[in-house]
Amino acid sequence: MNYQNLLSSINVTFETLNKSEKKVASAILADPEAATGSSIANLAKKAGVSEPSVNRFCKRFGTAGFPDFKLKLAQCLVSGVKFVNSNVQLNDNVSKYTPKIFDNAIHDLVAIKNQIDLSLVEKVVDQLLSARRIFFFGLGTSGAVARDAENKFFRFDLPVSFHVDVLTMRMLSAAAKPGDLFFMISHTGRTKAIIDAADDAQANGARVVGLTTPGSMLAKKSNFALEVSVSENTEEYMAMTSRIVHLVILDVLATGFILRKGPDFLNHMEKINRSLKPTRYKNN
Amino acid sequence: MNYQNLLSSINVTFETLNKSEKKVASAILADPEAATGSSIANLAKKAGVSEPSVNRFCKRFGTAGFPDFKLKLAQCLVSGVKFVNSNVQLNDNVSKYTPKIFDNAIHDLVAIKNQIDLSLVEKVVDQLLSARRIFFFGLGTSGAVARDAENKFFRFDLPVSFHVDVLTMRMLSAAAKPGDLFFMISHTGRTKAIIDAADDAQANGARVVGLTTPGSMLAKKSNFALEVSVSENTEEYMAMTSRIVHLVILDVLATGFILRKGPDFLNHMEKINRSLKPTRYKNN
DNA sequence: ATACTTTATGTAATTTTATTACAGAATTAC
DNA sequence: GTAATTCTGTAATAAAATTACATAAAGTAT
Repeated sequence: MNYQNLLSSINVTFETLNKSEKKVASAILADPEAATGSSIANLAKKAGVSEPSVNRFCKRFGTAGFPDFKLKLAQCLVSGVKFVNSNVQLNDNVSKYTPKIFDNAIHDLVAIKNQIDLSLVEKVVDQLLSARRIFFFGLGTSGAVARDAENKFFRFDLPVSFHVDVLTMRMLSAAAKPGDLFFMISHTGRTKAIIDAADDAQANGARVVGLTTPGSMLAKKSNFALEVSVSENTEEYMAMTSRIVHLVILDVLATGFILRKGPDFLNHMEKINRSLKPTRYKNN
Repeated sequence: MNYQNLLSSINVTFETLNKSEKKVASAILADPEAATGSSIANLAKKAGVSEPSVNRFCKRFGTAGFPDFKLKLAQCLVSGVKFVNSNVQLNDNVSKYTPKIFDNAIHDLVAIKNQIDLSLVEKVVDQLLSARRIFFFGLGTSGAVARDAENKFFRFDLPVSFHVDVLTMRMLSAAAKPGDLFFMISHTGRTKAIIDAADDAQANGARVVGLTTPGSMLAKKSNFALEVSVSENTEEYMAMTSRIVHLVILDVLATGFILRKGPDFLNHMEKINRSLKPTRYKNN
């Protein structure tokens, strides 16, 4: 139980709590901001329970005690998830839905930042460094992510391409060779074309990195699965925060790549940046 | 002095602090996370000062006392601004650069969330709703953003396209008509092809929305300028957080669009979502 | 239904933590 | 060099949180 979702946790587990814990939960949910500022005695009084009950409540939610609980509660308030339901409602106006959309993105970034497996990141960077060729595959929303990835990695002086065409994907994965790296991006991790390509590529000795939901089919089929769990209700409207997190993870990988290449590599990067100058008007 | 910048405040005012306050500041800056978890006695010991000195330090920074200080410090850590300089350093390892990249994105999202002009958002949604056609233009990194935007807006049952080809951009803007909406995405706001297209489109009576840096050439030339100021050192390496913020803003606009269309429109969205089913393997 | 077990909750003591009041030291101004 | 001011620590006090324990409530088995 991590502190990102402390408030959500309280809400979700509410029914499983016992009488006095429910009182405490209600008091906190009624005004979380206030709770972060009050003493245990105060909150106990407000909830109508004893101080140890509040303390026990805090420990039940995986915190060291009341002060620690307040701290984590305060943090979870900043990251935006004020209430369990920060989903957009049909009758929201601009001042309601705008912060909600931002909050969702912020919340998921904070969550993933704390969950991400650093040693896995390192391993994927290794793979990127040692790959003979890199292919980014994605469809739909993830197609835009794949394109963005290519836009980043082509600067790194190695053969990179992105593909959004399922026929091309089939052909490339059929022709995969050891040393090739197939970087598959799929939020659902169930997109047939992507899974099939992952199978083929791997059968031909290439390595597969999957950027996807935890435990998805793609995650299972990948040599390296970057598993990203976002809070969005995937099916409704359209995916939003998953691709944001995916992009940031690609930034992390790109950064890791550059740093491992060392300072000399920056000259190369600089050369590429300089090339853009003539495409821009000068400042005012 | 607000809590978003507590750490920055400490850093900025460091030189104006007196001897023992400096010691406390150093101890906190050395490991802010740790500071949020320790007692006043602990921190005092670590800083080599007395407990009241720590307490006075806290009050000097506008907090009620040590516990309140810890709370605000913890909050400011979440929102990402760990250090004044949370830029990646050449000798950073994976556990250093990974959170930094995330923090930068989070920090900028929080900042823009609080700065964004809601009435402007509403106006742009109006434009999207009344447009006869919508074109998303972007190059390089913003090309990926434009692609993502198209991927979202094509669901809305109106003629939308994205373009990353400067010749096509010229032709389309030359052929622009009243009722057309040109949505220009450019972080620098100085990309010639984009500026020229904005000029042409506007000359032909089309409306131009610019998603760009405050005060940029594109901002000035747009009918509606969504101005986004991000903290990244644009020129180094490659743009990262600007495109993240741009994507979230497009999510906001798309959401605004859907909500204005009303509940019936959800059936249309649902139809589109359903169409994807056959492209996916079923869950396990 | 009653006795037994388990779980839940509060009281009171203890411990930890933070704050205040004050005094002595250091610094500055004259 | 003395007085005023500012800084900083010690020790006392106050506040807050936690623990240990006892009682009460709920659940279970006979």
